[in-house]
Amino acid sequence: MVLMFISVSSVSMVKREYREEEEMSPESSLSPPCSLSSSQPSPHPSSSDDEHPLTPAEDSKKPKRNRARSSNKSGELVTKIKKSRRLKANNRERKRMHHLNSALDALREVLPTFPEDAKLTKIETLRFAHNYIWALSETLRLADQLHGCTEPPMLHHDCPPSPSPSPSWSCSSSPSSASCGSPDSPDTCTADILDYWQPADPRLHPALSQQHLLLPANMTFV
DNA sequence: TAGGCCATCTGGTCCT
DNA sequence: AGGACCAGATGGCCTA
Repeated sequence: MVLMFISVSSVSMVKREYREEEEMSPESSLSPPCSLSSSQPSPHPSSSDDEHPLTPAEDSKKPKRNRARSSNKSGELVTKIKKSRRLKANNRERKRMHHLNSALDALREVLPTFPEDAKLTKIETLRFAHNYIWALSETLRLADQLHGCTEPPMLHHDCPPSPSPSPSWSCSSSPSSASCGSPDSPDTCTADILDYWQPADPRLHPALSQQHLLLPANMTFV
């Protein structure tokens, strides 16, 4: 519950920060990519077209050409507007992805890796964080059990991270591994199951060993 | 050189 | 209408 609240708060906070950042740095600060800027319309698009409107007589002589011209011009205007919107959308998307990457970097910083400067990929970061949180929660829960303490409600989280469909860690040979990731079977999520978990990725910090996180022997990093 | 990872662009969809 | 979000496409870089 508390965790959920924190998650929701974090999301809304991030959104607020993102909006504030947008307001502080209007997207005009970013120049469009070269590939697109090369296709930008001319800064002085056909300004002479409106300078000398034709008389009706003259107009009757060249109506089609003028119509073609004006439609051409409006067509240019439309494409110009479209390009402008596309560039703005590209800038927003770029910023959004940078924001997302910053959040991932922040997440990487609190995850233990070995060596310390080893960089997990995006998917590894997410999977590892998922499992790491679960492992920490289980550690606290088990410690509470050992000391006969009342379990904190916020850590009442019985299930290990789902090893499927694409887990970073999986229970490879545990007889109970088939159900260890299922939220439907919290009963199997006990210290026994923890005995079958261990990080195999060499970049993971040694602190994620059995002693520190109760992560057992044959957990594999997929 | 193939495969993995990443950044960026792009068009579509949904929401405000 | 404009912005956020998403997924697919593409190309660059790196490594085994």
